[in-house]
Amino acid sequence: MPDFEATEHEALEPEAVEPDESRSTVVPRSFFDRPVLEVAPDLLGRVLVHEAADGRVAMRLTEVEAYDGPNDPGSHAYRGLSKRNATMFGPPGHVYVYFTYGMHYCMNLVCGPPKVPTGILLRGAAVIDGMDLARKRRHTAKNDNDLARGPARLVEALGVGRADDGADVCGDGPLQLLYGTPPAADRIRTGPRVGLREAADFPWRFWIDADRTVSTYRPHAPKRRTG
DNA sequence: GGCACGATCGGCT
DNA sequence: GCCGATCGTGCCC
Repeated sequence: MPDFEATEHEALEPEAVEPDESRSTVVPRSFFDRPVLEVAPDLLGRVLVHEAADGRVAMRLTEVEAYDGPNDPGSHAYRGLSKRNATMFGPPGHVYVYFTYGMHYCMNLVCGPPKVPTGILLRGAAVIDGMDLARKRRHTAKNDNDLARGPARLVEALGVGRADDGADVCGDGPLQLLYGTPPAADRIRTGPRVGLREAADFPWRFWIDADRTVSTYRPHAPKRRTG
């Protein structure tokens, strides 16, 4: 378990994290074989690595969204098995990659037991290794915080595509999830998911407070005033 | 076989 | 803050 400390921090300062991969052990499959709402916040601070033909990029996860399959009207798997979402019905610890808006890819990490289609959308990360390659892949990014800020940007910076659908992140393959350095418990925030018409009210989005690589897109829901 | 729209992004106002 | 790009997928006929 992570050594969470309830220490005080400077609320407006981003968490200081060294690009340190000392905790570079690949997570076991059992990490994903838990309820999706338990895995999702535990993904924050973990490190996703991709070794491609053109080089290696590693990134620390800062924002995720949980999708609870058959119980979740916002999930791609809500209406059952299809050719596109088949990976979500498979074993945990694999990636579900899909194409959307005619031009973007996004990726999920599959959780839970086989046949229970839950997934966690990766929405934001900080590139900690392979910065130059990530900048090349994301040449339109205005600054390094934008390299993997947003689900389609994250996938592009990582060099992942349709061919990676189904890849295992718990083994020796080109995609691996490392333990990394989780944030302190009081740094984890939760709120509604982004861009959904259905089930927009479920607070199943998790992110690291004050992190500049967390995406801040408008919700699909109509404008509302808080308070 | 046809059609409406999406777990988005980047550029422009 | 708003809008267009661009096409696979699901759903209906």
